Amino acid sequence: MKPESRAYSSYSRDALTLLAQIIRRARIERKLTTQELADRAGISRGLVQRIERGDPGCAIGAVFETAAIVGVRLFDADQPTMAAHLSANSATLALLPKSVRRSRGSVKDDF
Amino acid sequence: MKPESRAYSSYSRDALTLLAQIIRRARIERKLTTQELADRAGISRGLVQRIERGDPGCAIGAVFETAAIVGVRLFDADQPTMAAHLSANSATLALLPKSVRRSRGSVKDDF
DNA sequence: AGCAAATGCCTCGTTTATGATCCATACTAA
DNA sequence: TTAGTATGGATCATAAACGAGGCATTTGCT
Repeated sequence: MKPESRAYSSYSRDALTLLAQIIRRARIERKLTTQELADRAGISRGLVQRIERGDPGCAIGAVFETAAIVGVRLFDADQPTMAAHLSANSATLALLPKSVRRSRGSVKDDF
Repeated sequence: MKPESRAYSSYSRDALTLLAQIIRRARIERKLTTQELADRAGISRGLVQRIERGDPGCAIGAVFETAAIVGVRLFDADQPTMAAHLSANSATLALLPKSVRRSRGSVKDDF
C-alpha cells in the first residue's frame, strides 16, 4: 500500500496535524524561514512544507529532526532522562515473551 | 538527501528509538503478532519490523497509525481535547506573522 | 506604495521506501 | 522434546518520497 492511499484513524491524523502545527508555530516563533530550517535539518524546503502540512508520507526521521531543531520535544524529557527511559524500556522488553502466541478467540482490543 | 544518510541529532534518534520500543512493548502486551498488527494497520509485516526497529525512513503516517492501533498516544489526550488543541493552535497560528523576516545578525538558537 | 524576500505549489528525474516472498532461526505450547 | 508458529532478515520489483528548480503570490520592511 502507498502512504498516500492508506487509511488513517482520526487519532493519528489529528496527532499528525497537531505535530505539524506545533512545528510550524515553533519555527515562526524562532524566526526561522522555511529555507533556514531546511538547511539546518539537512532537507529541502519542499519537505519542510510537507512536514508543516502534516503529510503522512514524510519520513519520520526528517519530521523528528525538524521538530528537534525548532525545540519541539515529542517526549518532554532531557537527555539523561531519555536515556533512562530507553534502558528501562529495554529491560522491560527483555522480560516480555519473545514471540506472541495466537491464543485463538479473543484479542485485546480495549483502547 | 536520503533518510538513510541523513544526520540526526541525538535527541531525535533517542525519541525515535524510544517510540519504537514503546510500540513494540505495547504490541506484545496486547498479544498481537507482527502480522496481525500489520494487517490492522494496512501495512506489511516488514514495515512493522522497521518501525519497531526505529528506522528513521519509515513514513510517519504508518508509524503513528501503528502506534494508535496498539494504544500508544503521542499526545496523551482524548478526541475532543485533541480537536480543541487543533483549533486553538490554528487560532494562534493565525496571529503569528505570515512570513519570517530575516533579521540579520542573531537567530534564536537556545535549545 | 514599492521592493525584496518568503511562501505555496507545481513538475520532473532520481533515489528510496514499501510490499511480496522466501528462508533460517528462535520461541512457545503441548 | 517435538511440532508449529512467530520472528528476523534478505532480496527484488514497484510505487512513492525527496531534491532541484521554477513561477506566482503574498508579506513585511522602508
